[in-house]
Formats: sequence, structure tokens, C-alpha cells
Amino acid sequence: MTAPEIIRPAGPFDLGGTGDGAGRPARAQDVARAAGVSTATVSRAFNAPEKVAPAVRDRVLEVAAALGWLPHPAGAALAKRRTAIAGVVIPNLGQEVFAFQVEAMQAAFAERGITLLIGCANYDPAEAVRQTRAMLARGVEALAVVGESQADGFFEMIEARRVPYVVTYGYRADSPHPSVGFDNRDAFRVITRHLLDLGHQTFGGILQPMGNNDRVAARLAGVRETLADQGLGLRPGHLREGRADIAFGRESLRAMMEGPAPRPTAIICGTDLLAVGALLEAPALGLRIPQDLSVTGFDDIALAAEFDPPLTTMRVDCAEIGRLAAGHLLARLEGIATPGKIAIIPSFIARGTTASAPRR
Amino acid sequence: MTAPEIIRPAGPFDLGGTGDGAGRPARAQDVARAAGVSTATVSRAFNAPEKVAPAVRDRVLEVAAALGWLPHPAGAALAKRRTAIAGVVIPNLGQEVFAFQVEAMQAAFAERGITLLIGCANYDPAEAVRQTRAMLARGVEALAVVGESQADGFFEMIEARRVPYVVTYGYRADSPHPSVGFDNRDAFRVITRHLLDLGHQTFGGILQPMGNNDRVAARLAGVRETLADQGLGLRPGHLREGRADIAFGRESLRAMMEGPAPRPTAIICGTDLLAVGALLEAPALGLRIPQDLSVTGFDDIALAAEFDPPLTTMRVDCAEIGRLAAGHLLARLEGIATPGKIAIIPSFIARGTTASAPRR
DNA sequence: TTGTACGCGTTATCAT
DNA sequence: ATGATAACGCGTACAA
Repeated sequence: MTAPEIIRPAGPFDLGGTGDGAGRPARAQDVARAAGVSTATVSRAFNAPEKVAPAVRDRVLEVAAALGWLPHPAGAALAKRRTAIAGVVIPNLGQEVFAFQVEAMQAAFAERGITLLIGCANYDPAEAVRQTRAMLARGVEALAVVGESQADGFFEMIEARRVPYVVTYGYRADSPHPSVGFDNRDAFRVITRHLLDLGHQTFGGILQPMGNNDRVAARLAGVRETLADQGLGLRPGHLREGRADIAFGRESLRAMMEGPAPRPTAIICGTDLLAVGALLEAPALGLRIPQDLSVTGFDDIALAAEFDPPLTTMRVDCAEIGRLAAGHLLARLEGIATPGKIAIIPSFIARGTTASAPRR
Repeated sequence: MTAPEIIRPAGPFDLGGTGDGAGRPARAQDVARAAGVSTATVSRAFNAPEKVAPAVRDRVLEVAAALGWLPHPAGAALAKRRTAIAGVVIPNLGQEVFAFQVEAMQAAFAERGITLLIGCANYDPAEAVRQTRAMLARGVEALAVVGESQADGFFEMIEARRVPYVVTYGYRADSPHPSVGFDNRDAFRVITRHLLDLGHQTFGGILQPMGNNDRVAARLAGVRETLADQGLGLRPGHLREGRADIAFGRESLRAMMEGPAPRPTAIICGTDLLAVGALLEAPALGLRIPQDLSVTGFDDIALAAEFDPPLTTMRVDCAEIGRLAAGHLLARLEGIATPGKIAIIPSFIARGTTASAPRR
């Protein structure tokens, strides 16, 4: 039943509702006429219902519904001098952490009638600039952007248009930017501390690319500092940096374990996905987790708790980050003073992939 | 260094660029004045450069850049009677398949200067209605929506505004809706056929919820039909329906394998995630994959190929779906006739989780 | 409480 | 090739 069905084009000027019988979409004036009121009253019935006599208001809303009329956003934006659009720029769609953040932001903005534009930069600063420029051209009233390592002039571009913005997911007390996030360095101190307490002395690190990603650099710094406190360090061969996926986790573990002794007894991964890669590769190397090797992740993605053994990791409440970021921006939009730095505390979750260091 | 820094509010009317020295954002008139031309020429310099003398055009663009002026989208939308906004409604952000589709759509629309609005319905038809209504109120010129099982009146709502739309991810030759997708039934026929060819006789199914999801129902139908061709069927206890996550995959496999004999030797899962759940639970049940039990997934998420053993599954080119959906909508917007049904063929990928049925 | 009338910023039409 | 001007659809002082 694959008839060569062809869809008639709609044509670019064919938007809008049923109007007054003509093909033309309904306007406020049509509603006004049909309800026997002025366009001002129609507008008020929608934007300030309390200023309209109940009977009139009901009639207007009824007529509007019948005509399928909704205020045209362009006209409204022009008259109100507000677009009611905000934007968020994230590295990647389809990644749990960012998805949760975006969903929460979307919900928070929607409550105030603000539409959220989503832009993906794919970890490319130039693309982030393009996406952001497009959003500014769209008239976004506020912007959230993941991370503060952006191309030169990125924030200047936003500030030139006086658009309030907030950096999410990263947090640095001395950052010049308003931000909602957590201290990546502290978080990885906690992880490293946990492994030190378990008696580990030789560590490996598998991290996502640090270029254009301040968060990863901070994580590594956290590990290094905590090790240095005990007079330990990360050997060059025990630090791998590459794509944040399972495959790189696998190949990194293999490289380290096939390298010269001493070999790490604990692997700190910058991401759960990298850790899962290590967990998947371990059996092939004859390594039992956690008896022979401890592994940690970060993010607490859904897979982490379900894996076998379940992954020791750190959970960040990304929805909360999204809510707080949206709240911050809404406050600024409404002229309310707001703290410039908001910190979230990630929670460490000890599960099955970390244990005491093996006896040598 | 956690000074109690406070951000001064921007105020809601503080949008836009540097303007002419006052706080006011620049308008076309400012650019016109500064460049010694009329606003009409400014507009043409941006929208129809070829109609403006090169020298004038360059001067206008230069002045515009200096003033940080960009055409205000609301004004442009009003005058052009085009919002240059499209929308897509998906069940869930943060799921690879939809993320790829959305990214591809976004790219395709961006090439034509169209911004894509993204709405998440969270598998809730009522929420899909809300999201779609909001998008229509926003003046979207075109809509893509995942799946055709929507609330009553959903498509009527879209058609009432004469907005061209397309259903993605699902495909049914006799569907009343324009669609871009694949035949879920055929796909699961292929999977079932593969397992039959391996000699399996007793099958289990683990599926995501079928309510409000035509795609899942079609998948089950494909399995049932193919089994029926061989005089086989799916025992009630061997069909599980629930949340599309790893945990449900795990508990479903356990329930089936702890149930009464005969027990399935092949498990068909509606999603890779469900399959991964089954794979993770199998060892705990003393089952070796694929010697004792074959398992199949669907989607070919990144994890599938990396798992141990790698998951036999079916890959759908979601980016292609997105591209085609956007192409279809763009064509209708531009008044070009378009096929109403576009089919994608998923590809079966035999990997390590399927093998000959165990000898009884 | 309701209506009048103007302005929001841009683009399209028509004239030059 | 360029300019003047009238829409585009709505919100909001201001007047009634």
C-alpha cells in the first residue's frame, strides 16, 4: 500500500488560524469586532484579565477560542519590547547531564511564559559563538552557557547586547562570570581522598579533552593536589586524555595496564562513560574489579548504578543547576538582585568498583 | 574567595546593542542615519544585497556592525509575515536517537535561517499537547513530532492553524499523516527471523510501554507475526512491558527465567537499554550469553557495540530521519510538492549476543 | 471599566 | 538604485 502520495505545499504565507472566514488568520481586531469590544479590551482580556469585567472577559475569550486566535508573538514582542525568549548553549544534546539541566530550565522558564532556545556547540568554541550569535539575533533576553572556557570575545559579545547570562556546570569563586555549578576541583579531591583512604598509592587518570574545557582541567588539578599532599603524583604514562566515550576508556585502561610497572591500582575517570569503558576492558586484562583494580566515574548516569559491579561515582543534581540558573536569570530579568555565584555540592556515592588496594 | 557578590539586575527592558550612545539599542533608523541612507536601503542591504550598490551596501553593513545592529526578529516577522521558527516535539531529551534527529533538523533548518524550537513531552500525550500549543502560539511555521499516537485532537489543533507537520520515527503506509521513519513491524520481523534461523523456538519479549506508543505496538506485532508463521507464539509470562530502562530489563529477565519451564532461549528487547539490562542480569542467573541465551536490542546506541559481548541490534539512521523531516517541511514551506511518506531502512547488526539455540 | 490612538522595528510597495 | 510611506499585529498611556 505504498501509493505515491504527494503532499500539496502549504506555501510560506499560510500560517495562522481560521480567521473570519477568509483564508487570512484571525487578528485581535477580528476578535474585537466579533465580541463587540475594542482591541484594547481583547488585549487586556489576555494580558490583564483582572482589568476587564468578568462578563466581557469571558465573551472575549470565548470568541477568541472560536476564531482560534492567539496573540501573535511578533506583534506582542514589538509592543511589549520583550521577546520572551531565553537561550541555553550546551556542548551536546543526548547527554544525560545536559538534558536534565535543559529540561529543568525549560520548565522554570515556561512557568513565566518564556520559551527556551537550545543550542548545541558540540564542544567547538567557534560553534558556540555561532549558536550564541544566532540567539542574540533572535532577541533572547537571557542566556545560559555551559562552562566558561569560550572563544575570545564570547562574553563580550553577550555583554555588548546587555543580555544577562550565567555560566553553568562550572564554578570558580574568582570567575568574572555569574555562575551556577560546583567546584570540579573539590569534587575530584573527594574522589582521590576516598581512594587514598583505601590505601591506593599508584593512580591512573582517564579524562576527556581539556582544551576548551575548564571543568576537566579543574578535575585534574583536584586529583594532582590531593595526591601531592601525600607526596604522590600522576605518572605521565598514567594520564590519558581523549574522547569522552566508552572506547577511549577501554583503550586507556589497556594502555596503562600493558605499560611498564608500577601499574595503577586505582583509576580515576573524568566521566562515568570512561569508567564504564575501563570496567568493560578489565576482565579482558585479567583484572577483577574491585579486588585488583578500583575505578571511579563522575556524573552518576543511569548506567552507573546498574552496572556490575555498580560504579562508584559522584552525583551532580543537574536539574537543580538548571532550576537555579533559570531562577538567576529570571531574577535579573525582573530586576531583582541576585547572588553572582551559586554553588551546588555534588555527592559522592561509594558503590562496588572501589575497594582496598591489593596487597603487593 | 567567596565574597558575597551581588549581581545588579539588568531589568527587563535592557536588551539590545550599544545604539547611538544613549542606552537604547540601535534600530534600522539609526543605521540609516549614520550611513546616510534610508531604512529601506538598510533593510535591502541585509535581505537583498544584490539590489544595493556595492559601495552603499558595504557602508551600511559597516555602520551596522559598528552600531551592533541586527534586524529585530519581531519587527521582521511582522513585516515579512514569517516567524522563521519551526518546532519539534520529542518524547525525551537525553536519548541518543532523538538527540541525533534533533541535531540534524536543527542544522538543516539553520541553513535556511530557521530556528528550531525543541519540546519534550516525556511520553505524556497531554504534555505533548501543551508543548505543541505553546509552539503554535509562538508562531512556528512547521512542526515535527515523534510518533503518531497523540492525544485526541492533537493533529486537528495543528491543522486548524494550517501549519505543515510531519510525524517522525514511525512509519505506516496507511497513516493519514505525512511521515519520515521506518517500519517498526518489518524491523522486528527481521530480528525474529534471525533468531528463528538460529534455531530458537521459545522466545521472550521485553518492551517499553505500549500505551501512547504506536511504534512499540508495531514492534510486538512484527515479532508475533513472524513467530506465527512458524506456528510459534509468545507465552504471556514471556512478554514483559515496562519502563525502557536497564533496571526493567534486568528484572524482566529474572522474572522470565525464574518462571515455569519452558524458558525462553531468545529474548527480543524493544530497546538497547532493555537488552543491556538483560545482559547485566544474565550472569547472576548463571546464564552465559550467547551460549545459553540470545538477546537482541534496538537502536544501536553507543553502548551496544562496546558491551561485552557486543549487542546484536538494529541501527536506525536518526540523523537521516531528522534531515529528511526538515527537508520535507522546508519543501512545503517553499511551496514545493513532496512525497507524503518517506521510509528509512534500519540495518540489522549481528554481533555477539545471538547464537544458535542451546541443545535441549 | 472601556475605547482611542500611537508606537514598537522592520519590510514591501510604489514612486522617483 | 534609492527613498517615502504604508502596512504588519499588538500593547498601553491617556482620555472618557
